[in-house]
Amino acid sequence: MKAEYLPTEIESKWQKKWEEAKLFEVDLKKAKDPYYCLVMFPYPSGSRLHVGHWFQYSIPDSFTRFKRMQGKDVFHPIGFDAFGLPAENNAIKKGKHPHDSTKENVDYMIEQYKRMGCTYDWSKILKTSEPEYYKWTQWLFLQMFKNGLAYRKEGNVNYCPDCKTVLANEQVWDGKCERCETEVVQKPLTQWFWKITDYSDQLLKGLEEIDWPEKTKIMQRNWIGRKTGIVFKEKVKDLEFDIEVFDTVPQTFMAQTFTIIAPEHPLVAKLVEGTKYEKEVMEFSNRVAAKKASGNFDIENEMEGIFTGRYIDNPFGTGDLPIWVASFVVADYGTGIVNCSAHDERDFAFAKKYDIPLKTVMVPDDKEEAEKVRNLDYCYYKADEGILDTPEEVKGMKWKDAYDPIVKYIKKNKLGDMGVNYRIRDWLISRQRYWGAPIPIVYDPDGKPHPIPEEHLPWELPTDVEFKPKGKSPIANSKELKERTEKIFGKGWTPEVDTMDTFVCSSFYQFRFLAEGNQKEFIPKDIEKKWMPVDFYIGGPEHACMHLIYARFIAMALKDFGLVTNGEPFKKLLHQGLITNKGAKMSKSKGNVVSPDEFVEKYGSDVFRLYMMFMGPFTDGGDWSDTGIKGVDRFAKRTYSVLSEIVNKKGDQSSALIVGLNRTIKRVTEDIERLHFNTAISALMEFLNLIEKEGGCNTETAQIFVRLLSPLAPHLSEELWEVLGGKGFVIEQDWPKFDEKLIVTDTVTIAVQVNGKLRGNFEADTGVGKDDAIDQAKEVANVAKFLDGKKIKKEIYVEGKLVSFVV
RNA sequence: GCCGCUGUGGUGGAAUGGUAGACACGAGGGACUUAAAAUCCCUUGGCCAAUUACGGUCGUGCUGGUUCGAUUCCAGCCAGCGGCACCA
Repeated sequence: MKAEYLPTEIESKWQKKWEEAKLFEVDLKKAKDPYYCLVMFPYPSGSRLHVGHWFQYSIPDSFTRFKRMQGKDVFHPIGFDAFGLPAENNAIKKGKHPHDSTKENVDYMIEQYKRMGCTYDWSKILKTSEPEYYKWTQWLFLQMFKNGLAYRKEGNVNYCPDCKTVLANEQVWDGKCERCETEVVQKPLTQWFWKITDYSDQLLKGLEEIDWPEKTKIMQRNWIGRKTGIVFKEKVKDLEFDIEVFDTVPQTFMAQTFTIIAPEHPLVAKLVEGTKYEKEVMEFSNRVAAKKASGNFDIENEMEGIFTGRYIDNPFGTGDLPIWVASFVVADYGTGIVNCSAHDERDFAFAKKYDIPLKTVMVPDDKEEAEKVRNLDYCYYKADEGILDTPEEVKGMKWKDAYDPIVKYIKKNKLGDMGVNYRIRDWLISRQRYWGAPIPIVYDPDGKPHPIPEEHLPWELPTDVEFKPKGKSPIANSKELKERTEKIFGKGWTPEVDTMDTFVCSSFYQFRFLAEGNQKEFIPKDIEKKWMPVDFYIGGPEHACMHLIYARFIAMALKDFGLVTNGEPFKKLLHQGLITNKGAKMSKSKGNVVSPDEFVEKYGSDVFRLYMMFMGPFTDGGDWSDTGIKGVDRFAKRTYSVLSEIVNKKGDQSSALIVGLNRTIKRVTEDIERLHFNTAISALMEFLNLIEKEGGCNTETAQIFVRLLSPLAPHLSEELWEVLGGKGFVIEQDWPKFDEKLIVTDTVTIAVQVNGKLRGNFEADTGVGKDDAIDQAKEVANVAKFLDGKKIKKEIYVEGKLVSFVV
């Protein structure tokens, strides 16, 4: 009668023992070989952990178990991104206060993580909605304010009508709200911003040093969008001011015949003030600006413009350039004013529509085509082989070679100078929602903002409010907050009533895990030096231009303030793949979320974890299907029944077993190291098959097998370790080492190819020489058939693998 | 439009210049069983040949190229996914 594998019993038994032994609590000071592994913390939004969570959290957990056995002092904490919209919306739906529903959700999730068998250090858990945490969110705001990186600005901001709050640029995806997919509109408001733009170049430069997926780096580079070009300084005719225009393609600047300005641009009014054009131009500009702000502007079909009556005063000695307002000019990129020529498709189309004169300074080499371009039959632009004819200095030069000479010409003639522009905008951190960290600012009776002194932190979120979103900050109605402000600061003083974007909360949590609840210091310096940056960070690719850019910015700013030493928070980053259901992302609204519970119930956590890993590479994800879970279940059951019988078995083993064991150690070690858990499991399956084929193994081998299995199936391995008479916990054992010499077998199979086609193989002694191998290869019957009567031109030997004949 | 990633049996996937399809799932056949489940054994990319089982041939999105040899490297294309986008 074979022993029966009872996962539920085994798993709760070992989860209890791990917790009692406080196995995963790390002494941050004493640790000798720190390894900080962090998975982006979850939102407690009321949904239970689905299979995607199991994939995201259990696999890194297995990885840290592996690192732990390799002797690293692993710090693997978990926390909850508890402030913010998902938690607040969940509370509204349940009709509970966010504080209560968040607590319930967090408690439930903790139980689920424990059920998963995760090695988290539960003594250092963080919840961003606790005053002990958001004290530091507010402290961070004060540091930013003190150092001039936090400022208030009035202007058009992104507003989500459904969430009833403003959004950062990073949270607007394809014109829609990142959370609820509602069309975002522009709204004029005074809001707090953080100057991430001061760090554009540092954010770019830092990317060179970190071990991140190239894809993510490219996304961040595109988001920052640094572009160099020429800034032309030009005089407006008959008016007292100059304007600047930005041009990244200056080679054809001599063809510029008109200038366009964005309808929202403040200079529009100044250009037309007191002229006969004023009424019409301002009406046009206001109408188009409003349409653009509402989000209803059709960029494809609504190319509109109006002449302002003004001119740029003969900037290049080729005449004045009429200034037009054009609907498609982006107000806050470059200077919001653009010089136009026939060598730009859109400018060309605009000029044709409004009969604005054009001229060409570049033509193709082909005579006929050149004539067409000169006739303005079509737009000829950004053509590598285009030949320039003016200015004189570049005459006859190809467009692709003309950039530097043109820049030199422009600088020499003092027409303009090199300039840089960025796509990235400052980070809007104000939110008109209840469930967030209050911005630690008060206003004096004149409305001037003042930071709340640190001694008053945490500046607590009031509870005497109706927290449902109405478009105005809910805490504005708190009596308690008003009284608190006046009591501390004086009569007539008022509190800031917006809360902070949750991405602020999550931009520094990697430091606060290391502070272990310290309320006096943000992070002890020696601990920060020792543990930061995070060695290995894991999370979804959707954060490439949100959390991952904010967290880098904050770390860089804190470094400049002298508060931390590492400006790059995450040394190595990896994105887990997405688990989809029938090709679609799992979401509550689609109702296609797959719960792991019934599988965990039936097969146990270990089998479910194994299955997650066996599905494929961690970075790939995949479409959910439960076909195949039986395979790993059989493997777990067989492992248990086969190995639990190998108690106290001593003695020599067959060379096949010895070689197999050493190869398995090598494969599993290398596969886990490169996060190929699927092939690590395959290697163990193959070795188990071999053990069965060989009629068993000795206890030492069985124990090594269990150690190799333990990161992947932690509970089962603890149980087997105990059955096999191992001391202590298997997770505390050393990772097995293999003997390079024992991987080699006595003979090898060598394949033989003739003209690149496989024609046979033969057994040879390991280390057989080239000549010997070739002689033996010729003897192989089927090979001889193909060599018969032919002349061998070339003989190739790949050691221990292959012989190839060319005939 | 620009940038990036991906494309392998019925399915998940393995192999990053050297025997394509490891390891599994599923399917088919068999053993055990009154029966079913579970378990065990055999077969399993297509086609041709063979069943005393020798072998051959095609095959990793498509078309070419480099190489003795390409899923792997190069060029062009197609499809899917992701990011950016009237950004001057």
